[in-house]
Amino acid sequence: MKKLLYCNIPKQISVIRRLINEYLVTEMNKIGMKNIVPSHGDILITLFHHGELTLKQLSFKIRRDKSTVTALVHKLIKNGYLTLRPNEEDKRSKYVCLTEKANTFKEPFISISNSMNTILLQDMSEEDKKILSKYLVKIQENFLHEGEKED
Amino acid sequence: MKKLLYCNIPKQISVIRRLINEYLVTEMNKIGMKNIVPSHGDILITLFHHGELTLKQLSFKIRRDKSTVTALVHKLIKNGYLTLRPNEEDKRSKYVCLTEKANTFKEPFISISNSMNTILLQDMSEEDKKILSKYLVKIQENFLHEGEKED
DNA sequence: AAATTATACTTTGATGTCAAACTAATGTCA
DNA sequence: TGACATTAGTTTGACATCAAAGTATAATTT
Repeated sequence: MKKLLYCNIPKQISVIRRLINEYLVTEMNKIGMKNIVPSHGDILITLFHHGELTLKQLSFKIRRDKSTVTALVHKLIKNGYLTLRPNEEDKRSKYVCLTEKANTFKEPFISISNSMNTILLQDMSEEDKKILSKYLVKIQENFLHEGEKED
Repeated sequence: MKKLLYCNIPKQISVIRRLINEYLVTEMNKIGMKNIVPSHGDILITLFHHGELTLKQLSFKIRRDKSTVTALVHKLIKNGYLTLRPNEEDKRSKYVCLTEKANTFKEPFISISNSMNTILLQDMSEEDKKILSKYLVKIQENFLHEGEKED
């Protein structure tokens, strides 16, 4: 038995992310949001938090390529969750805006977020959560410092 | 400022996974493995550890749909890393086997794994790592118990 | 033993994702 | 002001991914 990969934190991270995504999709389906994937949820959550954003800002916030965001946003437009509004100050850019329909999902959405966090962190003390989160920040920093890249 | 999402562990998990994948792809490119994505690496690592496996076993180990594994394996075959060997005991199934070429990458591969772990966990004590890993196990259990699903 | 059910893998179709090329608007600098 | 570079967003092409349907073999049941 090689010593290398146990405890295998990268694998654990990957599995957890998968579990999170599965949970989100399942719950979103339950509240009637069909044909929605986690990235769509990411976009909606981001807009719930920040209001209207340009595609570029969205792309940065959800950490996906601009072409990916174009595709995701256009799908959400087709499904009636978003509209685009021209940016008068810069004709190249457009604001992504939530529709009424999207806003009706705001509260259930936040509920899902909350209950996922509850499940995720159940039986962990506030202290534990803080420690865990600090470890995760540490890992991110480790990578960013290594690559000398900024975000 | 809403209280909800800070500290946002799901987001942290997702970002870290992305950083891990970026790191792996970059390093694999450096050692001359082109056109490789993390899933391919997953397959190779798994075979390095376990030797020959059937597609079904692989699919379980890397936690991806069997049709996905078919596609990934066939790409790796096309690129000369894998071959298929019939399972004489069950004509439905086939073993996925590493080629010589793949085996030449075994050591560099393990090096990359190791150095990634080193970077990831730099400046963390053995104790810290154990605690972190335990938290991650806890999170996985929280999800699995919630959904009453087995893995 | 024949019919049914289950299993291992492949194929197909849909979609998220990215990188690279493209378009249009803006900024810069000579 | 006019050439050049930069930027915001879209389009295109490649590919990972999954679910569902399809195919061939194995296991089970009657």
